Amino acid sequence: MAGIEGDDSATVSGSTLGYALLSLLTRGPATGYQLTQQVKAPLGHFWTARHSQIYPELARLSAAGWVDSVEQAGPGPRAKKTYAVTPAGLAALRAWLVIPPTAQPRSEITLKAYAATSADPAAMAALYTDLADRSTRLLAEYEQDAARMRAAGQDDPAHPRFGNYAVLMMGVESQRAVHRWARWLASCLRTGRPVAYGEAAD
Amino acid sequence: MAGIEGDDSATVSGSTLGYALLSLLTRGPATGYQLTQQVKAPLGHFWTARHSQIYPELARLSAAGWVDSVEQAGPGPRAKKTYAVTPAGLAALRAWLVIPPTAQPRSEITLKAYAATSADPAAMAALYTDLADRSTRLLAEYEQDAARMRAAGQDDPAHPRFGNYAVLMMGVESQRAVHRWARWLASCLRTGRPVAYGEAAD
DNA sequence: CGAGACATGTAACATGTTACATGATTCT
DNA sequence: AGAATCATGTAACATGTTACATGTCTCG
Repeated sequence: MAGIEGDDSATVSGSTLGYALLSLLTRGPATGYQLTQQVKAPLGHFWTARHSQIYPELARLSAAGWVDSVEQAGPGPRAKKTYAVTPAGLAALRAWLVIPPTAQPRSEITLKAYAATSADPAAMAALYTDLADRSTRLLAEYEQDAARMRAAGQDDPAHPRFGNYAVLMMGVESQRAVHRWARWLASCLRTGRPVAYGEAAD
Repeated sequence: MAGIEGDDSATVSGSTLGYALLSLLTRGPATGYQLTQQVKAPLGHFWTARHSQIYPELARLSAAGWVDSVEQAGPGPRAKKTYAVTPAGLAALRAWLVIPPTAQPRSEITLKAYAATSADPAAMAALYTDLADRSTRLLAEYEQDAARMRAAGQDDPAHPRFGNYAVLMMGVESQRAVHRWARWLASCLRTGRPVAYGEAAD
C-alpha cells in the first residue's frame, strides 16, 4: 500500500538473516563472497552465517525487490554478482529495526554450567579457567579495535559505521561479563566451597 | 566400548537438546510436561525448548538407552510417562560436559544496533531505553532469586542444585552488561554525539 | 459450565550446518 | 606445480517454531 514504488510490502516478513544482509549492504554494495567475509567481524561476535545460507537468501531478497544486482564476468565458472540495497529494501530494514526483538539468547557454556556438578570438578574447573583466559584475550583484542575506531571517529552516531562500534562495545561488555563469571565458577569448582562473587582469584 | 553395561556408546553423538534434558533429569525423574516447565527458569534464560521438541527428543534418548520411563495412567488420552536418567545417560552427559563448546552466541538486539544509523534515531533510542529498563527489572528479579538460593546453601558447589545458582549468576552478569550497553547506546542515539562509556545518563 | 492447568503427541514449515561440486587467479 | 584465495551455487541433514489434535481434572 503506502509509499515506495514497486513496494509490495503487504508482506512485511523476511528472515532475520535477510535483514542482517541488508544491514551489511547499507555499508556499500558487495558480492555474496564479500558478505560472507564481512559477517565475520564485528557482526560475527553476535551473528554468523555461512555462504551456503547467504547465496539463497540474496536470491530471495532480489526476488522481493529489496536488493538488486549487477553481473561482472568473474574468475570462476559463474558470473560474479554485486548486490546493492534498493529503496524498498532500506524501507523494509528501517521498519524491522524498530520492532523490539524477542529472541532468547542461547549459551551452551551456561547450559554446561547447569550440570556442572555431574562432571569431574577438576575437568570442569579447567573448562571455565580456559574460558576466562579466552575472554581475557578477546577483551584485549576488542578494546584495541575499539580504540582504533574511536581514533577514526566511529564512536560518533553520525558516522556511517557507528553500528560497527556499537556491536564491538557489546562484545567488550559481554567478554567482561563472561570473564568475571567464568573466573568465579572455576574458583568455586576448584575449591569445592562457596566463593563470594568478586573474590575469585585468577 | 569401555565400562558401563548396556553401553553402546561408540556413537558419542546426541543433540545439545538431549544433553539439556539429561541435565534437567539429574535433578530427579520428570515427565515431558514437567521438563517443559522446568526448562523455563533459570535454564530458560540461556536455553529454551518447546514441548513439541522435547517429546520426540525424550523418545530418542529412550531409544539410545540414556533414559528410561515408567507409565502411569494419566489424566489425558495418553498415559503419563516419567523419565529418569540411566547410568549410560549419565556417562554420556559427563563426557559431553567437558568438551569445550564452540557455538557462537546470537543476539538480535546487537544485530539491530549494527544497523542503528539506518533507522530513526528517536525510535532506536527508545528501543534501547526500553531494553535498559527491562534489564534493570530482570536484574532485580535475578538478584532476589540469587539471595534466596544463597540462603538455601545453593551457592555451595557441593549442593546438588549448584548449577541453578551458576546459571542465575550468568544471568546477573549478562543483565548488568546489557544494562550498561543499552543505556550508553540510547544516550548516543538521543544526543547524536559520541558519549564516553560509563558516562551515559539514565 | 467455562477457564485454565495437566498431559502427550504429530505435521508443516523455517532456519542453520555440513558436505558436495566447479573452476579461475595469485602467490610461493 | 601446489596451496591459498576468489567466487558461486546445490543437496542432505539437523535443529527449532508454529500450528494442529485430543482429552481429563480442578477450581470458581
